[in-house]
Amino acid sequence: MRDLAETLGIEAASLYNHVGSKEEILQEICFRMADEFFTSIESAIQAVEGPSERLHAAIGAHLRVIAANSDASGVFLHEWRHMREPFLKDFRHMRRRYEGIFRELIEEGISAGVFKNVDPNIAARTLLSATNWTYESYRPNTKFSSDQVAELITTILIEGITI
Amino acid sequence: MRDLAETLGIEAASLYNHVGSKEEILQEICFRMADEFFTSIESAIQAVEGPSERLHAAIGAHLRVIAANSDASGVFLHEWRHMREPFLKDFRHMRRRYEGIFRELIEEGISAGVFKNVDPNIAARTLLSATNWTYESYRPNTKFSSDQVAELITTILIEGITI
DNA sequence: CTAAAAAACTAACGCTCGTTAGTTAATGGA
DNA sequence: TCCATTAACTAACGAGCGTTAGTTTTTTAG
Repeated sequence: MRDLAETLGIEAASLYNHVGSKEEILQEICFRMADEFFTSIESAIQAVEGPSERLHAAIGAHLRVIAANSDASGVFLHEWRHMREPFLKDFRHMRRRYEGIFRELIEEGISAGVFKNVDPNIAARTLLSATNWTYESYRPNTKFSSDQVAELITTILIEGITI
Repeated sequence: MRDLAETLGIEAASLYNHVGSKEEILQEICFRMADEFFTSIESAIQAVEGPSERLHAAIGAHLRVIAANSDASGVFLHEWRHMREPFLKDFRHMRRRYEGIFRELIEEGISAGVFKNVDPNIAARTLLSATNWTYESYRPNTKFSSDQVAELITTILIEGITI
């Protein structure tokens, strides 16, 4: 809190005119990012047709949210563990719902005969996990824009790297 | 340190007969796991021939190390940030070398015409990141053994999910 | 312009943490 | 058996943390 106050050019105690507690900040970041992910992905999915295209759009949307909020994404991905109950339970539940969106996209693809008969749960977690390195490694990248990186990752995940 | 001592059935101060400092434990875990990853992957790679088979073996070996040391893997993957310099720099350097192994495997596959012309750096990071969810989610799994999960993930990453 | 509300300040509390000092008990080789 | 080493113990230090109380300054509204 003292670091945060210093960054704001304020005394630490003054923070408490704006915020109830340190943990409240954590909750705010985690659940705000969750909203961000959900709204972004839902609008991306309903914008296109076909399982492959929709999964492509979903991964792209997910990556775009991370790229636009890399610091908050780090909190969302790692620091959520330090929330107290019942927020911890709520967060876990929310995350299962989010993973569920990807799982269903994969299941649709399997049913449609477009995707292999992979385990949808494992595949969903693998896809999501594969995107999570981007928040820490792509602050300043000159070789590719974050949109290009998103496209490269998405292609690897959906089509594999084998010719 | 007090929690750790309690787990050991010991007073916190007694820990210091066995360990120099808290950070020393962190270093020990991080660099021991690094050794584990390197030795495991190197022996896995030289055991088979062909780019695709070798990448397959590498990912499998990586996943096996995580499965066999899930708690330590959590530290290796997340808590290394809290090390002091110069260990932090050493760790980052080591991790780049480790990623380099995967990058080279991918480059070999591209040269051999087996893999698509993906960016080797991005692909390597994506592959490794894709495996990182396993340390937290597969404590008690009944549906698949950790070897089966490893096989499923590896197949998804190398061949993609598209038919 | 003035009163109220918001937001800054100073000071400090209470707690936890990693760690040290000094001491006592257990262990193991000569 | 004796002594040196090892490893446990008790007690406490000093620093850092999130936070609160009380006060003063700044902003806003009528």
